[in-house]
Amino acid sequence: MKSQQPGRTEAAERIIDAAKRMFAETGYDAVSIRDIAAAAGVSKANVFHHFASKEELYQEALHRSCAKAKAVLCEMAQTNHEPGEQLRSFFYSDLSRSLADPDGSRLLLAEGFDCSEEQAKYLVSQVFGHDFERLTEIIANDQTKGNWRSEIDPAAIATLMIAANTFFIAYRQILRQLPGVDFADDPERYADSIVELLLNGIRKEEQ
Amino acid sequence: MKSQQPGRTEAAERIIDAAKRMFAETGYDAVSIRDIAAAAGVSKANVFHHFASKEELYQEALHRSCAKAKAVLCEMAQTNHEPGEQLRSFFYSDLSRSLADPDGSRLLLAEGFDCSEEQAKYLVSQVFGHDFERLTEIIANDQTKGNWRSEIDPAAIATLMIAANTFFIAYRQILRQLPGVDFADDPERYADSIVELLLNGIRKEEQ
DNA sequence: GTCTATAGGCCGATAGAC
DNA sequence: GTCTATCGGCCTATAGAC
Repeated sequence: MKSQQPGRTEAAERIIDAAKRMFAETGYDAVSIRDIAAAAGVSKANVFHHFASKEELYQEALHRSCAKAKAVLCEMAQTNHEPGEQLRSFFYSDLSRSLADPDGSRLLLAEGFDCSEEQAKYLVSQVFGHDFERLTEIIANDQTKGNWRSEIDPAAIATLMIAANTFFIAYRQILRQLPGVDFADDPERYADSIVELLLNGIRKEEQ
Repeated sequence: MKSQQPGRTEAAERIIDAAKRMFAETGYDAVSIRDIAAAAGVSKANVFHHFASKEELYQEALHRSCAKAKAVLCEMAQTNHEPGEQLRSFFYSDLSRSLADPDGSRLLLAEGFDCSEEQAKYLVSQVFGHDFERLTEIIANDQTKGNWRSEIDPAAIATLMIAANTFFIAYRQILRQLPGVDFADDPERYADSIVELLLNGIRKEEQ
């Protein structure tokens, strides 16, 4: 962690860190190179010495956010608990990963919001697709083992879990204001509630 | 519909329409008054004659989006179907409402993304809170009637449904790229899949 | 590699004629 | 109510000294 890219000065790293944070906080257009330079403790011209354009600096910040998300996913332990627990564990890990790098997550979610088809392909290949495929694998696997209903669409539950994760990160403030919600500041309880609901559904067992 | 506010010229209405569309498409900072004026077929100075500032014009566009969403909600028919069907109907209506005004929805969702506490309070009181409360009412009502499990948290399922709706609108392009997803361009099928899953859950019935 | 200084352009907003 | 013309400022990006 905090490893410096070869051929990048320490000042360049400070610039990237500041850019990632500030782009995430206020968006591409609202932050100027002047602001980033000041936050990194260098001159404006020095930013352009290291990065050809504002856009190139933004792409570097975005790329780092993707790489960080992917690295955490790869480190995640392979657990062999019972099916429901495995799903809960995966969802909570996914949520924790997003919470561990809030700036990176916000950058990625802002980038994915209403984006172009090309950008969606890139983001799915770099970030979202990985979680989605692992989720569908877990579900399909447990379906064949006979633990879970085989008629449900694995893609539907994976979508719901990605949506629940996304909503928690992107619309946390909204969540805090909704009446009756007591898990807005408690990710573990949120994961418990969501997964419990998905596993057992709303309906009573047939009598 | 398309009713002109008293004291607003027809040119002012064209300006608001263009502003709403362009702010939704590219964001506040990325669109200039010059662009809006050109799209509305008036001069830049004329925009400032009708609106004191760019911010005031944006607020008007946002306000209209809120009002439109609320109007559609009020019109929604009160159905008296069986519990599951009622939930499905509500979710699909909610989704349809968002899809019927894509620019307004995008504006609202962009505004809610990672917003301030005050803004969240405003958006919940104006838009999201209404859906959320109706959903929790429906659920709590059916719980007391004995149809549904009483131990689940109504807020959790309402959150999941708002999240599913939000994700469909804000991250549609991502959804289209996820493997195995066949409902990205079929809102009704999406609603069916999500609600069916929520109602019955993943697990097999106890044997 | 880092700086100061500045070019060149687009922005929001205003002045004032019609 | 609508326009043309313009102001003052901030922006990205570059030139050139050290």
